[in-house]
Amino acid sequence: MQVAKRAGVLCGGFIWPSGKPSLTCSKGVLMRLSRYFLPVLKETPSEAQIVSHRLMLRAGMIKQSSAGIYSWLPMGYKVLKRIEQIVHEEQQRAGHIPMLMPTLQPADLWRESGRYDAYGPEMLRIRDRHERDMLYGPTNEEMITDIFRAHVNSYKDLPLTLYHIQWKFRDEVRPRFGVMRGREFYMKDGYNFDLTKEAALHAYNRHLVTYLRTYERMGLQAIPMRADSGPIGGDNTHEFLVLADTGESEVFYDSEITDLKFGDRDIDYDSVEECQGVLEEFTSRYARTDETHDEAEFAAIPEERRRTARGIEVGQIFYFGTKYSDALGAKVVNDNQEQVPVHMGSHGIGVSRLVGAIIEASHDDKGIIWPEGVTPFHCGIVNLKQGDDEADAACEQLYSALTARGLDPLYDDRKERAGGKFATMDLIGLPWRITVGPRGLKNGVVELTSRKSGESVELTPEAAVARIAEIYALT
RNA sequence: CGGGGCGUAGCGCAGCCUGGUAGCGCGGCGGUUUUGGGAACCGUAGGUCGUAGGUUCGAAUCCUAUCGCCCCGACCA
Repeated sequence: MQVAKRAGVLCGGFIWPSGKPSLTCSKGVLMRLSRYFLPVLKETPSEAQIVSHRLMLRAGMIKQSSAGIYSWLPMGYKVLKRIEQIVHEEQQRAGHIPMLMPTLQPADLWRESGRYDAYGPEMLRIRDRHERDMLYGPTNEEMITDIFRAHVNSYKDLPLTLYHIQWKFRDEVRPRFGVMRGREFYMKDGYNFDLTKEAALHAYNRHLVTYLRTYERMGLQAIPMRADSGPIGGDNTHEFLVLADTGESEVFYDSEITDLKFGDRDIDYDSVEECQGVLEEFTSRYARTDETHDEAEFAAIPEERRRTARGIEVGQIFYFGTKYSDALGAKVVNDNQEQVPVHMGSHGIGVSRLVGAIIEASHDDKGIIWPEGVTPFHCGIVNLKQGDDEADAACEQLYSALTARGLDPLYDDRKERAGGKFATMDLIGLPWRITVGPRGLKNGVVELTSRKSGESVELTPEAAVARIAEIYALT
């Protein structure tokens, strides 16, 4: 499956895995700050403790609805959709098939697997008007297995990997950290079905590869660490952790692991050897969370390479064999006319959590610093003298030239003072800013500033557009 | 679920102890002067003081109940 490598252009947050814009905005309304909806806050709302939560509130990305449940305001929604888009592209690159399952599930399905009682009060239970027990799904193993058993009967239909990205709910006793540990959360979960354990382990490895590429595209280093299987069960599982001081788990690792880069390698996802090779490369060094930490093994690493840090979990992959296929009777006929339970695994990526995790990993005291792969807008245009004919015209031209190139700029066309505009741009964290003012225009130049380094260069407007386009690898 | 805290204007807070016409800063709106890193001044709008009951001549303030939110811990994608 061929998936465009270019950054998808978002308009109003509507996207689908083609990577192409499906519509254009009326007169660019969605890209002019004076007509957009970006309710930034100068002061930090008192409920927020950690930096990503504070910045998401201040940058007008989210609004809390109740504990652990949030509305995604336009700019937050854009970032969420950009992350979702990357996940879609990387899953489909590996041949995994998108679908969508409901948020509400019948309790009977969970009674079959035995998890209705096992799950406890974190499961939100609901009763409909007919007094039927329902639940707001915290995950989808039962439901996907039910779909599978209804429609798949032969080994010839395997292997199969289905995934969806959907809202889920876990009634956490104590939600906190904004979207990083909400009760309602947006998550990709995928399920593989294979005839044999070996085939299912290849699916496991293949997912590890897709995850490495996915996180790198988001500007993150997420380290696969050996994990605990928890209530999902199974004996083969890795968690992906982003290193950040505010992470909820303590992690222990060999510093060599942070030198590993997946990069732009071309992987044949059907090749058992290639996927196995990547897994070995990325998991052979010591990397554990506190749950699986082994002091003796850790001590065997040369002291100068031992690292203890904190991490945010942004994904997990499992192989759990026939646990659910046995319980729910998901069997296929093999080439020997026998009914055999399928081998399964499940694989999650916390899409909404990633928004917070990326900010935790990428910010400074002025605000967010978006990695280019997930930024809500490719660049900002700051007009320092709104109402000045020359400055207005230069901004309009820049704006048109950027959009004509398929880029998605945010034009600050408000009648604000320079300081306020700069502060807003720094807060919302667009990676590049083009500053347009009478002073530069006198010499035919605008200023291009990196949010990350703070460095500025003076360029002609045409060169600035070309430069941004080059950065985003668009033509 | 144990322990603690807080609900007063869009946001941040004071007022409560010791009951007596609800305040400050930021933000909003109008205006004047400003204009390359969150400007100054003048004016102006905006609040069932979380909710319900009680005590009292009178309750943001005291009492009771209740709802919500936050923090620490245990738990978790």
